[in-house]
Amino acid sequence: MSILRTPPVAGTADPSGLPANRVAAGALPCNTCAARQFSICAPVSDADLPHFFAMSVKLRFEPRRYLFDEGDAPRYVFSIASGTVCLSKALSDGRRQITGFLFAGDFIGLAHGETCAYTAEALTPVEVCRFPRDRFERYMTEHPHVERRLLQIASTELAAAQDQMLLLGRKTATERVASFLIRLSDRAVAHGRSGNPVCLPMTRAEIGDYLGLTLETVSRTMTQLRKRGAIDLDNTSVVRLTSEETLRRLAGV
Amino acid sequence: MSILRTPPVAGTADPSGLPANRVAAGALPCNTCAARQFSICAPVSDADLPHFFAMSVKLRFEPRRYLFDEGDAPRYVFSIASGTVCLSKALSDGRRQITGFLFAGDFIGLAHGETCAYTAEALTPVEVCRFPRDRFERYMTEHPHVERRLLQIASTELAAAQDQMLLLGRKTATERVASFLIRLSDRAVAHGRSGNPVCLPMTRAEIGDYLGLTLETVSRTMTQLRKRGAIDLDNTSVVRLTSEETLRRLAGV
DNA sequence: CGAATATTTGAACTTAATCAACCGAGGTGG
DNA sequence: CCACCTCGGTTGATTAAGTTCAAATATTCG
Repeated sequence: MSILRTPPVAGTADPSGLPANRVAAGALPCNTCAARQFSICAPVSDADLPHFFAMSVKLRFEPRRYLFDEGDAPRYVFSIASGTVCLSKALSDGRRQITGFLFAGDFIGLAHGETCAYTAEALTPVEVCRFPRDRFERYMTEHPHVERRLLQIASTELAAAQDQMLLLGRKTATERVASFLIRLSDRAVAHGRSGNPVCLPMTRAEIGDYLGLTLETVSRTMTQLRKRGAIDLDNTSVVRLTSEETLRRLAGV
Repeated sequence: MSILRTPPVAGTADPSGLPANRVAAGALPCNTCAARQFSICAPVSDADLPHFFAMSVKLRFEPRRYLFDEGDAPRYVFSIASGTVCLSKALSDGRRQITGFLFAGDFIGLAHGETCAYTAEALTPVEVCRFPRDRFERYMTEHPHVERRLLQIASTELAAAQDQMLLLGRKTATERVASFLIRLSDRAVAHGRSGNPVCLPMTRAEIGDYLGLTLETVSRTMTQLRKRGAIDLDNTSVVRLTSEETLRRLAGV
């Protein structure tokens, strides 16, 4: 559908070269996930986790592979076990907007209609638990509290989406980049990781596609934030927030 | 909270000057709503509509009054019976982003946490059915199919939000305005009204705050669309789509 | 090491914002 | 009734923010 489409299984970009084996190797109930960091985001209580994840199989996606693409039939729901995924929508001429970055514990694919409304792409090596959509929906119908939890998740995402609209519609480049770094930091803390050296598992181009800027502007703005003493770059993908105070001020409310 | 705040009931901007009377006059169960256009958007089946709307009272808001404001405690949920409402988020210096325009049949206030995440403002005279939040949630718990319906609504809104992110992050001014007009037209059709002479019950400034543009750019872009033969302005708030073909092309996929 | 990829920086350019003037409709009060 | 005011809209001139094009540098990975 999208001109950016990469076949999700077969193709030259698959380093393993063994897609069928890959799937077979991962085709085990994803019980292990339950023991990990899912307490934050799984839409079921701890006691139900094993039963819940028994519906899923664990799979691995290499960087730049698509979990699914805009326009695909929405056959699965995914829970990220590790790695970073981005969701995006594209225009026919290649311009695209990344609508979100997802990390371990996040769910993907809950909000589709007849076709997938966006593309989900692995930015790093990604491990997921994949749930057949029909089984997931049956489970949901049988467990109404899951529906309520999903409604909460959807509400949170909606609030985040509105924040992002404010950022895209009204904030300057500096405010956008500062907001982005703070969000990543806060999110790391919410997931129980350290909030200060912030990891950027995405390229400048991907940050640009998320913030409605070009990769050059992202780069220039980072340099400017460094010169202003708000951040320091350990390397291009690890940012130390030297003055969170300054950074929050520059983020504009 | 927001510097744009206007008191929602008392204050000089209230033409009636009788807020208490207003509420008393409207404090009747909103059964009449059920007979109207709510089949599209109410989260309950037709048979349940009378019982559902019995929880609500009908109220009227004059233009520029706030149904609630960013940061308020979320005490109510609203269903619009008539008129136009906009939802917005503001930065402390007054810049704001309108995240959506709502019309008859739409629900407001479903997705709040501890405080309202956005402001809801009447753009025209607005009639609403107002539901106490706690009663609404109790109803929801007792009627699981309502939760499922709300999840669908939230999913739809999420998809719309992602579309808007693409618009704000990556589309040109022309594409934004063209997309906006098409959306309004499609939405009117979905609500069973005519899609062609499109009514704009909002000012150029409000359109700008929705599209991430200034009012001048919105105005210039409209004249440009007129000169290109895509639209015609009957008056400033009624747009005829003379070539929907052209308009859709200019909207950029 | 060397090719490919990612990042930074510079210079020219473009789009939309800003500042400003003007027009027209509607409402108010003398 | 009419002068006046306000508000919303249009249009013009100028400016600024960010994009585009281009080149140099850094990093990664086989």
